[in-house]
Amino acid sequence: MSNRSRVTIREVAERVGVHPSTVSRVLNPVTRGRITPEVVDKVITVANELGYRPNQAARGLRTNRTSTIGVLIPDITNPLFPPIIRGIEDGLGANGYTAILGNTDNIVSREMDAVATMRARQVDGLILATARRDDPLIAEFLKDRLPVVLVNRTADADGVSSIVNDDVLGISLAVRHLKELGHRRIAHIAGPQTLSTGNARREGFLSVMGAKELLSEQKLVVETNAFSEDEGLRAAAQLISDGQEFTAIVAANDLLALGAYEAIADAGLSCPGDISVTGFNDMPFVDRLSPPLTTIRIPHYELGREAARRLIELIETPDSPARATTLRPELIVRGSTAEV
Amino acid sequence: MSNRSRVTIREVAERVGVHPSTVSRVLNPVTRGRITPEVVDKVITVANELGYRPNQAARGLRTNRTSTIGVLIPDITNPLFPPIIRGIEDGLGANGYTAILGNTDNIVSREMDAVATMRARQVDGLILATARRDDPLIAEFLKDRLPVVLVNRTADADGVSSIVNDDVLGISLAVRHLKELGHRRIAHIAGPQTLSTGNARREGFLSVMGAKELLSEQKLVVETNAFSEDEGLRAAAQLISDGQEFTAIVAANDLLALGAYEAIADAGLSCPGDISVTGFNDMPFVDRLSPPLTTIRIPHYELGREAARRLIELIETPDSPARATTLRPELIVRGSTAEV
DNA sequence: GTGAAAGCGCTAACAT
DNA sequence: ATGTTAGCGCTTTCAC
Repeated sequence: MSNRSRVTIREVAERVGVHPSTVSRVLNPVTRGRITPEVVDKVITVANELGYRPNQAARGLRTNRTSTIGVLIPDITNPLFPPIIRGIEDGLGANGYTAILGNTDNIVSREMDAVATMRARQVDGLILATARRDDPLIAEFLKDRLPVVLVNRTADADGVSSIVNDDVLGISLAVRHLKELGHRRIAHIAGPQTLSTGNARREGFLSVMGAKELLSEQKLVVETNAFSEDEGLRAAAQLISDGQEFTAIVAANDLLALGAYEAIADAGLSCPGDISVTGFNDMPFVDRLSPPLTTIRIPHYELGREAARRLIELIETPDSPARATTLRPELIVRGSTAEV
Repeated sequence: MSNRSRVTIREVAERVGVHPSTVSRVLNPVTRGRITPEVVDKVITVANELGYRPNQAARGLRTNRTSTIGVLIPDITNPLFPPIIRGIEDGLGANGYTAILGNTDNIVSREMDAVATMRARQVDGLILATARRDDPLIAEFLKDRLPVVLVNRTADADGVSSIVNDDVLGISLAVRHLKELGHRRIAHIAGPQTLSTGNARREGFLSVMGAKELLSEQKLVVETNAFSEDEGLRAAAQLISDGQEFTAIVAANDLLALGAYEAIADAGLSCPGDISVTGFNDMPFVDRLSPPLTTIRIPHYELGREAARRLIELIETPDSPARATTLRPELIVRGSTAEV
């Protein structure tokens, strides 16, 4: 037995000459008021002297609350997620909560494992950045009355709170920008339709392009099955080799746009000279590419922080209603878009 | 009281008709052998039926081990750290451990807070990616016999285990590459000397440049006080405006190199035409810059995974000796270096 | 091979 | 305003 965290509430009590529960009351801000100021002082002094540190595990066992929440993300090395996580941690930390993270790689079995671990650790709630539109986990959490907030991606199910970017607005910002530059035939590299982001951006694209153009544009929408550079390359290459006429590509995210850059170069064309390209996310360093990428900036940090706040609200006010919140994205014009 | 994790070992025991301790023994792989196979089967069946989930907090209270470890990093949004964290989590997860993260922003008070939180949560050990060379926390942990492993950065103190990149080798790889290209007057943008990475890379640079050249080169080493783009810009601008003759810059990391890119452009010079530049880290997307950055690749993921393994070893074999491990970096030649 | 009993450190009735 | 008591869910001696 090492001496880390050896000193308990009882030892403090003995040293001060009071009962352990008195010490407990002093240490809890809510109950501190009921104790004589001098006793409060003495307890605090002695606790500090002894290096007392409350044992969260013991407290959690008693109170049935751990102040720990679980966060499921696809992969922390995807540059999209660090700012979201940072936002979550800052939002939680300010309220005494701590996060445990699980990387799922979008693999269902890993997701199950991560959830099992988190529930064994008695998390008070969960934040999911991994939601698929038809995610089965969500129903399970709702049934068990385990507080959940979805972040970044939402799901089709209702009754669940979510904090996401306004994808439709974001796409319309990109399309309107291109239209102002004179573009008329605009292609879309759509993300996976199983994810709310991929789906909403595609729907947004179709809707903002307008009914008149819609029919003629349908060949100009290519779906991908992952938000990856490879898939962007494949989709853009297909668009080009199809012989479709278009002067711009709205990609459903930055990685897809990067793939489009490659396809354009491979075809001996230039961006933005021949084809303008827009991305989505404003990942780090896309301002340093050549050409610098015109894209839609999502307030990732704020997304995370809001998700944390919402979850805490849900935990501390169990019957607060589910709400779907969208945050406003912003158009960032750089060098990958030009006049026709 | 919600019904999450309501089912306890006692309920399982009652349903099966055995004593709770029997259920506990079945559920613990080590003691399972002492129980009759049929009883084992029945207990497992009923536990699954009831959706039993062991309560880690209760177990931890009893065993004085939480299988949780704390990870201190400067800032998760710095692209250096996600792969390290991912390596840590993968290394821990394979052994039933879970990480809690703390972002310190290199601010001492935040570091203290994070450590306090983690210790209150009874972490079994700590991984620090935040170590300064003279870090005072390390002595504290050693005194308390709390297992610690340093990752990425090490400290001057001994008696502490660390997993770091071989900085001296990395720098010598960069310098030798430049020498092979014919460069003789090579400048160094050094990182903060309070960090082992900044210090070791600077020492490595001076040593590999050789005694003969050393004297004449001293004006060619500029120190910075942060591994940031701004500091890189400032240092490179100073080098250029000083009127020093040099044909190449070895930057102590990629962000400093990015700053150097800017300074070179600001001065109306070109990279690699007038000045070759090397970085350190091989961050995501530095292959997409113009010019693509020649840099030293650090096996970040492996650093993290090794750190996790080492920590578990330390936790499970308390008297295992401290070891300092270095992993080999690799030169990645791209377009920012050219013949003189 | 299994049951009984105690206790990890804390909090929350309930008492005074 | 403070002490008493019990117990959160689990593991671990100690019996038998």
